[in-house]
Amino acid sequence: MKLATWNVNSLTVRIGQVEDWIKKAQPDLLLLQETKQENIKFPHDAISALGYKSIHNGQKTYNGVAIISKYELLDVQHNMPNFEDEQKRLIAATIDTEHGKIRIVCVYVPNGQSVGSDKYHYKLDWLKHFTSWLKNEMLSFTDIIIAGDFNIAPQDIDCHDPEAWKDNVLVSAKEREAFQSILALGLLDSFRATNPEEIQYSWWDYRMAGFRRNHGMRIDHILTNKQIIGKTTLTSIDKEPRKSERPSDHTPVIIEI
DNA sequence: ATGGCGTGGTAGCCACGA
Repeated sequence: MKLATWNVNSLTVRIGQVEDWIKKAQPDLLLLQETKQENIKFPHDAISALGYKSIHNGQKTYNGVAIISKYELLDVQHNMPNFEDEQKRLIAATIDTEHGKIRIVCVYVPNGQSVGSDKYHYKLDWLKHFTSWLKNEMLSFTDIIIAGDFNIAPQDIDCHDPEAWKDNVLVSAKEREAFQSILALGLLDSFRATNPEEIQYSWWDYRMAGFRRNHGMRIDHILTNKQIIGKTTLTSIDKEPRKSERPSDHTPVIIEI
């Protein structure tokens, strides 16, 4: 099974690139973030034409998450029941695979803007409730994959310039602690678990020729329980979409089981 | 590096992203 996560920064703009990537990469599941469109606008027909089911939890202008899947999507959850939130940042479903039932969670963690800001506190609060919801979710599901844009670079090697970014949003100690608290539920960062030393990024700033100079961060992650890591054959980051005309600033992160 | 870009609103040279 091949699963990918991709923050597309507007599905309206990126739908052609998403279709092209699906045809080329042939994932069984593709989790999207920042669709920036209402549910009524989601291109279910285009996705269906490629042979996939799709579910979407979206809103106008901001946020929005979707799961595109070869498998039937069961027990669909929109947002966390323990956290009142206008912002559409989570969608989850269960799939029945050759490896058994797996709970799939697609997240778009708040950006946090800057350390100490209201948005930063909202990010930490969101993560606290997410961790508590996830802990409960893991009582019901043995196999679970949580993938999306976490807006956290877990370690210094996940940031192109740790000195310049020191104590900044995306790398601050509290954000990294929140990320570790999620892993402490019994999960692994699949890319790092299988590539302990490798430096690869999933996001590059549009400004300052960020991609050309490889000024990036690894902030998009696929977390799984340890049993799934045991069955994982490959984790990778596909930089190709970031090279195209009018790219998203993020690129797909992939796991193969 | 502190902004230079990109997207999507709306009529604010706006908000937001990371």
